[in-house]
Amino acid sequence: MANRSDTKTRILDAAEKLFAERGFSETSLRLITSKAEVNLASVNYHFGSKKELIRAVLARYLDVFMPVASAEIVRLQASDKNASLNDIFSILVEPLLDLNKVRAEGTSTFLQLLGRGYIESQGHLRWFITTHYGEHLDQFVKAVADSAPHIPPAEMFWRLHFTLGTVVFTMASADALIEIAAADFSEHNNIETVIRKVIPYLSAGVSVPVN
Amino acid sequence: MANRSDTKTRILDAAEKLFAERGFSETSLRLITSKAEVNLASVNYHFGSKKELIRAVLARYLDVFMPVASAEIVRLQASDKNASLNDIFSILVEPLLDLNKVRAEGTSTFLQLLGRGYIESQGHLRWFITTHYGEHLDQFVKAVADSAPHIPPAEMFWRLHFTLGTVVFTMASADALIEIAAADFSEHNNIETVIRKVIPYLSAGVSVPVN
DNA sequence: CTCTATTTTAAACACCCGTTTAAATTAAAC
DNA sequence: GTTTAATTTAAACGGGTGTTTAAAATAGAG
Repeated sequence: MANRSDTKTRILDAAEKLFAERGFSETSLRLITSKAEVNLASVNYHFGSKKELIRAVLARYLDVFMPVASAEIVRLQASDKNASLNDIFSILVEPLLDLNKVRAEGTSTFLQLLGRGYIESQGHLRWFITTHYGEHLDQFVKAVADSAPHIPPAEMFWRLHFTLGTVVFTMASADALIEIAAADFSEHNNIETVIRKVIPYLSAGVSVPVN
Repeated sequence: MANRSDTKTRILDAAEKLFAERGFSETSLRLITSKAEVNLASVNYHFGSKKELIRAVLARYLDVFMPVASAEIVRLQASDKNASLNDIFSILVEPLLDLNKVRAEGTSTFLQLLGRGYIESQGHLRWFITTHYGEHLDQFVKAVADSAPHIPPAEMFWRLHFTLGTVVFTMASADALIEIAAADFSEHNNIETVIRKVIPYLSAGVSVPVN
């Protein structure tokens, strides 16, 4: 067996950067392989298809993030039965920032990929995420619902999707927004400060009494 | 001069439907012209390019919506100097729903197009909207800021973008969400009920006190 | 009716895409 | 060192894209 990891990793590293920056369908395999300095055909050799490469890029982050986030929520619920929405959202910040230890710019890249993933390609990515990480997602949804018991389940469904939209859109365009905020308000943000800004916004929206 | 309007309108009608459903880059000119039952080359003849067609599709709605929405906000601010955020967001509902009088499914189509527009094609659409409708947008931003004077401008910048994300993402995937809500909660929504659900969420998030 | 300008049409152009093939190369096993 | 398996490579395949061209058809003006 030859040195399998190197080419594969080079492809994943180049792909995740380009996918996060430009989106999946706007990033061609030829661009990825030229940045990675590997042959075009090696993507299909190692991953089978572009779709599977996309899934592999996301899985590399989700496999790290999801179990940690899940464990943190379990821990929070065990230690504080009346955890607030702010507490629940906030407990995800550290696992998110820890992705910077996995790879440089890991947090920002992961969140942007997640945004792109939900915005583009209705089919296979949603399916991939819900079937592979559904239990973790359910647990998160349940934790949020328990923290806002005055919101009926159907209303909570909508509010969680509003929340998803806020996060996904903000993260997908975070780089541009951070630049504009710096130019217009001399306010120098990074992904962490943006995450900390969005949490109160989300908590307030999710928990606002219905009528 | 020949019957110029028919082909042009057929293209716009087919294009806006397909763009709203599938996004801009996922919709080919060949698909549009076959649905519109016109020749492929007529798009370039009447609009110049695909980009200009996209702008024309959006302009047809924005030209109706923006002046009306603007006038309503002026009217509200004149009649009630202490209009709440809910009031401001709510005053946009009627102009939005009036788009159903312009064309069938007008409201839903317009909002989905707006969502697609902000998600895709970073460059030309943002530029087009801000340069052509910038005054109306500024007025709206100012009205919101006046209604939440306790939020500093830089913070308001971020919250308005969170809001944009919520709206854009929700509207771009509204059809799918309405279906899921019907299946999972036997709750039968349409674009109007979704708009009315999202407004309190947005108002709460935008006005929540910082720290 | 005739002439001119506008519009429609079929065809081709030039380019980019993901994927496949088969040969060349490299690494591992014996 | 030879054989076998894994990997890399260059090239081509088949298909889709937006756009352009030049001829045909249509409509309006004199």
